[in-house]
Amino acid sequence: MKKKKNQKTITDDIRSRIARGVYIPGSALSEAALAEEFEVSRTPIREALKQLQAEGLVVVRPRVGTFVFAPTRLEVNELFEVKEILEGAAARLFANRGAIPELELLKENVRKSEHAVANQDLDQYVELVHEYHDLIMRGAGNSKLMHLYHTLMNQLLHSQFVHLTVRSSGRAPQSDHEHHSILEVIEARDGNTAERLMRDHVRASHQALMEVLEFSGEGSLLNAASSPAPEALTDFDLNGSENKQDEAVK
Amino acid sequence: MKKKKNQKTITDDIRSRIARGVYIPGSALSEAALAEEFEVSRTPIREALKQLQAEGLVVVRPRVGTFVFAPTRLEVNELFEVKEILEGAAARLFANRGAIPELELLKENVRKSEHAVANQDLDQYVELVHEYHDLIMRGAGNSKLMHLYHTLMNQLLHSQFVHLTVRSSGRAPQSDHEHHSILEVIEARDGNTAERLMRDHVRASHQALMEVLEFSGEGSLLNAASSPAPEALTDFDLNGSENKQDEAVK
DNA sequence: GCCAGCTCTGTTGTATGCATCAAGGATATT
DNA sequence: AATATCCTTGATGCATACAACAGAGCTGGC
Repeated sequence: MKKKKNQKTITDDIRSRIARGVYIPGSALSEAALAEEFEVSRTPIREALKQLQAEGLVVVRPRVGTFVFAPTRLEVNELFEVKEILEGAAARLFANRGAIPELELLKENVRKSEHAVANQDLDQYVELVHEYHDLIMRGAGNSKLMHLYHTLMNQLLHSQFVHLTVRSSGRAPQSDHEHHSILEVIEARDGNTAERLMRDHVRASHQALMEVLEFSGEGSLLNAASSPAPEALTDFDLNGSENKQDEAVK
Repeated sequence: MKKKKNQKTITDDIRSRIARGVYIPGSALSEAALAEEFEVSRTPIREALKQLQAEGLVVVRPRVGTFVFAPTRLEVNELFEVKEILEGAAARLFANRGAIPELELLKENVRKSEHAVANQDLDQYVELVHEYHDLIMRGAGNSKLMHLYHTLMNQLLHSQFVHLTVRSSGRAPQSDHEHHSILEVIEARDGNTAERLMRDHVRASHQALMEVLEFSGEGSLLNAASSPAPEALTDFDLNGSENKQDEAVK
């Protein structure tokens, strides 16, 4: 029972820490420091960081350093737009599949959520929200879609957003109600309505988050308080990594 | 058509070779061989492979080797389902944006396509098909969406599929007609119809590909379909034992 | 003949040392 | 004092050596 953490890969471990906010967006991830922290040499650390770069969780500035990805406001909006697309599609696919095991799990989840909201148990509600959206994706029955979704949520630091929104806005009951409605139309196998409601739901949660951010000030959550200018580095290397994909050579 | 090897990164170079079919799906990518090929040590090769693993283009079996990703039939279906979702959404977004520069480019593209089809210039048509779908994604105005799309198309080896379908089925005129229809509804800013038509179009092309594959037999598409590059760099052991990819899928 | 266990080979996984470059401060010049 | 230049410092980038393991083939016992 010493360290089960070392059973998993270093990549997963770092990814988890970014998702949980242990490593703050915009902050530098020194290879040497990580190497010491994980008690390995720099080599496996570098490989892990390269993987995370490909996933969009960190940005590498050559010869300078690696930094936790800090999305600009524009990027957050783009990510939510994609989230809306993917989850809407998943809800439709789910509904069209009819009675599958995930449907029972979803019912169970909604039951628990009602309870948690009634009891003001926000921590559990946050947990259940994640499970809900996870079940929707799983119920779509498309592993590639699910994988894309998870990658995206990591980029969004979605966990922290949900936490913040649930805590700072009174939207929990409304959100729960929407979950309930979506479940109903999925049960009724109405794919069109399921997609529409899910898209509305995602847009509403996006809206709620934005209002919370307005209130609490822009950078307080996402960006490192001090440290190097976050804007500079996000602007810089995002373009660089995006353009590499383009085959604009012609 | 030109090869500036050392200007771009090793990762991009390997990715390009996988996409063009120089490295054949299911075959092993030996670190030592790649290191010699690129005239560097194994270290940067390993980092590149880890990035490509995160993108889903190669599969790493620990302590065994790295292999070019070879999707199963089920995975191809899943990927096309996601393609339908993403491109459908992009068409909708494009239509809702109205008059943007991409619209003119799209018109130009369709004009050229008609010409190419009329002249039976299939090579150019293949090129224009790529440009068309690229323009649709670009016109959606969401860089994250576009990035996901490109990653997905790489996993699908989409270039080779398009090449195969255009050459082996008589679908070019029909496909061109569908492109034309989609353009019309985008011009009319009818997002709903644009999404529907685009999804139909993707499904039809998927269907066409599947029929071609039925004909030509399962494995032949990926190995023999596309023109191998002038350089015979594929001197790996890709002979009788391609059943490794069954495990590589996991 | 057949299977268990061993060895052997080729591969990947990791550590370490050195080269290389970006960033910031010290210094000298105007 | 302001600015340009050089230099120091610390980080990443790469090469190399070695360790550890998977898999195939061989050997020997039954």
